[in-house]
Amino acid sequence: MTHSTDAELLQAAKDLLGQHIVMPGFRARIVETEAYGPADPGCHAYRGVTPRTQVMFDKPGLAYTYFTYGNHWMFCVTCLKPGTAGAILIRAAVPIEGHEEMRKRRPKAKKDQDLLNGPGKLCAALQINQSHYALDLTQSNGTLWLETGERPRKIRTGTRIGLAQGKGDLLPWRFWSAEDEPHVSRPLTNP
DNA sequence: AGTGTGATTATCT
DNA sequence: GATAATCACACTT
Repeated sequence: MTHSTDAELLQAAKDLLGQHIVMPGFRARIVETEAYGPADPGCHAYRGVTPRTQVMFDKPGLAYTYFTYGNHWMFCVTCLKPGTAGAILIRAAVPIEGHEEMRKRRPKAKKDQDLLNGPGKLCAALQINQSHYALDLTQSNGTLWLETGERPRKIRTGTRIGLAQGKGDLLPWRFWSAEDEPHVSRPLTNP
């Protein structure tokens, strides 16, 4: 509801573009993110603290992982001050290291650009799951963390994908790197 | 290239 | 008991 909080949230989403997701044997550059904030009906934390959402009320830089649609894990990064729920969904990345193992985990991917071009695909290829919940991503912890990368030259924005709640707002809270569009999830434009 | 639908389970009402 | 921040596949154009 407060403008400064929204600005902080959206800045966090843009700042994650270009950062590297690092795991032993794996490295990928983030090219697509989506913001979820307080006072946001599309955010899981909108209705308050639950066992699943509690990490979003903790400090910035933690992993919020959850399982959905009976099939898929999602990977988010918390981004607002303690007590204020906010998280950025990591929707797509470019593989840098670990292609071979990623392909084994995603045998249906036809090309390298299909390995990580969606939030569920990304978690499948990197095997991100409940074991990473609330992990501190701001330091090299030997498991899963983030490192500074190359900031994209141009950032494009759009409305969020796949929501049941909060899509009426048509918030332009989806961000991606213009020069990496082949690696971004579809659809690129969302009516 | 676009539309529609089934899969399958943790989470919350 | 209903729902879901998705994916893959089967269609149609």
